[in-house]
Amino acid sequence: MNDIRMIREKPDLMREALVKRQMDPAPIDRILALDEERRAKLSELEALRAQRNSASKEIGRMQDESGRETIKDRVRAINIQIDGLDTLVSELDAQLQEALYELPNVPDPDVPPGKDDSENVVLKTVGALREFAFTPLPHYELGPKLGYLDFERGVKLAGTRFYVTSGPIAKLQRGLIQWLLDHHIARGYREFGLPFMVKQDVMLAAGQLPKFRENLYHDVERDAWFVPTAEVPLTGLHMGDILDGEQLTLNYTAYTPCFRKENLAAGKDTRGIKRGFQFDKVEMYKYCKPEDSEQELQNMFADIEDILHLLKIPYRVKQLCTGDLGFGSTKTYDLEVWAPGIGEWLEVSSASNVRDFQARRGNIRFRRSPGAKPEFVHTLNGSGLGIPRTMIAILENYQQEDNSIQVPDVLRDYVRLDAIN
RNA sequence: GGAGAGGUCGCAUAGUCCGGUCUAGUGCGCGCGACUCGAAAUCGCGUGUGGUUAUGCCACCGGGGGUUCGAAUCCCUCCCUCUCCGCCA
Repeated sequence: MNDIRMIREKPDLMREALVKRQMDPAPIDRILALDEERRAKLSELEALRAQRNSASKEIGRMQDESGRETIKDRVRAINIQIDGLDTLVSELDAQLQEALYELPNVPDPDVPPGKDDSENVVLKTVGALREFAFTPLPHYELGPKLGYLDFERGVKLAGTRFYVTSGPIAKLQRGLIQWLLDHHIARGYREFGLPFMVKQDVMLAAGQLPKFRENLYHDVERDAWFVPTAEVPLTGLHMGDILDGEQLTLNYTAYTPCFRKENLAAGKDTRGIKRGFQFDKVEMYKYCKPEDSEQELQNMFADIEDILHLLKIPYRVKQLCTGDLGFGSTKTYDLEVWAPGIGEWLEVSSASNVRDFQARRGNIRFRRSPGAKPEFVHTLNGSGLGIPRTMIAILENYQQEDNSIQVPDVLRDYVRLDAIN
């Protein structure tokens, strides 16, 4: 959420942000009007309440019964006005709040302009693409051929966009999660085991609601929403807290499955394990002071890059342009790995500086020193990594002519296999 | 699922029966100051959050609603915690 005071004082900054994101700046005018009216009515309301409070105190002090009744009549009249104004102010408040919740974050000036993902900027490509002496197979042929990846059974169990892994591929999946978590822990991140469902206000704080309702799985009976990423409960952890400035930066990591309703037409992009309705991911998350967030984004990015070095998979780094930037992000780097079987670069991680956007929504603050005014923290999130796409990259890059798969060196202790065959 | 107890300003508690003098006392913690060569101890002062057209005013005693001129206090409802019983992975 953006600061209403900022919008009030510099509306053009906000309009410009929307235009950069290829969105309509019109809501700003409505927000300004709502804000102005709300404040006008609010001060009227408060003046009336002040009158009522002092009159009521007077009644308490007064001995004379008929005098009391006179004042009571007066207060009853004031109360009718208060009721009306109170209702009006609550309505204005709700409308304003709703409009603010729909506004995306303001892109960092550093973010390249662009209309959509075609204008993202490739910053670098790291590692040589492997030369194959044979034609590399896509994972969705390789897996079933080995007998450890079963799309039919996934569909039988849960419908389209689900699959079943087994044997060594199931083990690879589990080992990968374990290795990633251990890697982050060794770099100072604290591991969390989190609920895979959260309440609505957590979704709101993380910025998933109200805008992305149609992409979320939801238990209507219980106000329980399935997490689309561990970023959501990691944001919720400190909702309402005032953190100790001395303790920042907080570096967190967690594994969760991620549930995403994505109504794509059945087709090429949904083939294989690239875009399931459920997938595993290890997430990284930081709470820091405002002045540190840019540096922390670089730190997080370096931590992610390190993983790809260790896995020895070629990757490239993209900076998202203004038109493709996520709703809550001010600046995002995507890391994409090369998958030679399907011949695509696959996004396995996305690292974003959200600044105070989630902190405002979730009211997450810190105190610089004891007694100082609370300030909003900055939050950052990054995948480290998305499991299915990392598995695609491993399966396709490490495949041999006989269809067996070499297990990357760093994973051998975790998977307890040298090869999948 | 059944029976009961409870949720108050960082923590611990008082206040709730008998509505106004309670935004709210006390202890601890924390901050500033005094005393001291310095420290401990002691003493004094201060110490929630937010809104606002701002030396003021308004809101907040788990959430929501009601009664009343006036609610931490009375009523309804929801949530959560704890104890006992039942059931169960």
